[in-house]
Amino acid sequence: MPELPEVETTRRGIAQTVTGRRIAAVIVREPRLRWPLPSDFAAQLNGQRIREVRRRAKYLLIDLDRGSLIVHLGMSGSLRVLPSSTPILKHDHVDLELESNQSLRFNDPRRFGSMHYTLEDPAQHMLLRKLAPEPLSDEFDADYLVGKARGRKVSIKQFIMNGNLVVGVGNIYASEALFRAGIKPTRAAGRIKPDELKRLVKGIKTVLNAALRAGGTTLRDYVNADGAPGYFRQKLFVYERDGQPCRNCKSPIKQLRSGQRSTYYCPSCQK
DNA sequence: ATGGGCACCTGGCTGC
DNA sequence: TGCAGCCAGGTGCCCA
Repeated sequence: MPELPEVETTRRGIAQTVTGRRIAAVIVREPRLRWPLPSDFAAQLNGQRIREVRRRAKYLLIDLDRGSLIVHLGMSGSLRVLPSSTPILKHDHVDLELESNQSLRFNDPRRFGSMHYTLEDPAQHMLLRKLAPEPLSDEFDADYLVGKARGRKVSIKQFIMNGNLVVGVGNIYASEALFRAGIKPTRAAGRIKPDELKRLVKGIKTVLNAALRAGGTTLRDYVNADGAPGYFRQKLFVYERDGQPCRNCKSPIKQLRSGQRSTYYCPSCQK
């Protein structure tokens, strides 16, 4: 589910209320996440204070007195801050009960999400160490992308969804960024001209920032830390708009399949 | 190294 | 109404 804007919106929402709080209890109802939680998971977190909530790519990093909790929301996960007395619903797999009588509650129907407790710098964790630059950083610019795209035969859409090249861009924002850049998603990455890649870098940054301002995109089940949806769906140009008129030229939006993922584009605006 | 395909899992929708 | 089939914001892993 969540791409960078949704994860960052979640980060901001929970940081506000959990920073500085102590974990009074950890309840694991379902340890079978993408990677099973170890039996001592709860004991390791218990009693620790939450120092900071950060984000790297689509991972939330919850820094504790000792070590950090690395959380991924997968396709259908959400993290909410609720009064501890809030009734448990299906798929509420983990609660971090805070001493403020609030709980940080992890819900994830598909269980593609994950949690890892680590004592090392999260950036050095196996899952994070090879991640590419953040798309909103200055390091991610046209020169960087031109260098990486050289000689690559993968489609430009799969290319920008590869976390070893740039992070945070998932299936929605890949299609949206390519629309903004006027690039057809199926073209080989290595054949895109430098000025087009420059537009793509700009398109990625612009769409992620715009989505962030709207609190992300809710298609089906994404909710932020307060349980509210994101409002960027109304502003999407192509994603899940197949058959509908392009907001720019009125041509019907088309859908195709690329790397087993649905892809949307305007056949007239994107070359 | 690169690219392609599969796997993990639940739930909602479509069409017979 | 029931049920099979397909699809869904991600990403690690295996194979050619």
